[in-house]
Amino acid sequence: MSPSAKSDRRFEFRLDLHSGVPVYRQIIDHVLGGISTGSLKPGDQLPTVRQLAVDLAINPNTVVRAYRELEIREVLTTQQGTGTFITDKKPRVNEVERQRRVAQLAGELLARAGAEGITLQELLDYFTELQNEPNRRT
Amino acid sequence: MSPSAKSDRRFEFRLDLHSGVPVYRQIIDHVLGGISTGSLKPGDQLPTVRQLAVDLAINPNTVVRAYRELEIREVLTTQQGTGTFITDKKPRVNEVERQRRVAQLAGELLARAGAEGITLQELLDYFTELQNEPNRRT
DNA sequence: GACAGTGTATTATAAGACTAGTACACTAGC
DNA sequence: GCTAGTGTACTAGTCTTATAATACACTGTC
Repeated sequence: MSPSAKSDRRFEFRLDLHSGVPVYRQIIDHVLGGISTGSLKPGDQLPTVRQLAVDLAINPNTVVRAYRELEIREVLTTQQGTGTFITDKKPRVNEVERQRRVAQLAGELLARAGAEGITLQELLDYFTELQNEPNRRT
Repeated sequence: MSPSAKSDRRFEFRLDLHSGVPVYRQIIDHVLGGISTGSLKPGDQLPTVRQLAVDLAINPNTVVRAYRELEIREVLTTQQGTGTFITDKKPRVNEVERQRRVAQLAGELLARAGAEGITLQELLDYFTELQNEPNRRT
């Protein structure tokens, strides 16, 4: 249907209402995650405040809160009357620092997952599934 | 040093105050995970309400809430005046809940990564490297 | 200019998570 | 019995999260 130019597929949001994690927080994480996986690129437009509120069956104010926080972090920019877009990426830090950070993040994940009896393999399975079907629905 | 009988090592709790997950939920997940991995066995005593509250720098009421919920699920039993212990009954693993937790942990990682411009691919590379050289130092 | 669609701002309300403080009840060891 | 240590109960209050409703401001298109 939509003959869009940039990203044909819409960026799909998913919420877990039973997780205990605040909804606005889930939206933030989802956008950041989208950047990490590459399904969101600089210049991409995000769903409008009202549209996302309808899709997720939540209050527009909650979407606003998430978007605003991301804007403060310079992850996205808003243009009143137009929409909300992913910012051009900031310059990366040096490679050594970067690699150290990767190891740190990975280590933290494994520690927490391990404490809950979740294996690396399970996580890897999830990630690869994400790569194959980036916008999958539950 | 400690001449304990059953489990020499204390069961260690860790909180992630930045995850957005309610503290009492984290405690619950932690206990369930401990049972899942085998570090908590039937009959093991959990930290006392007051002690855990001190360790985690939280209110005793929050610990009580977590313990009570686990007691309702028959994961543990409390003996007033004595302590809190793991039940014989094994908690149902509930694959759905577990998968949700996997998605949650993975989502957090991706969010943190994305916030720093780290891609999923970089993380995957690191993980596979880990699997191939499990003895390597960070 | 009119209008539809966008983001923004404001106020009020409610529920949940957590803290603080106090008091009570039970158990084991002396 | 006394005491220290355990779980339990209760009330009150704060902060966070989310909703509801309304109004305003800006942009692009016709």
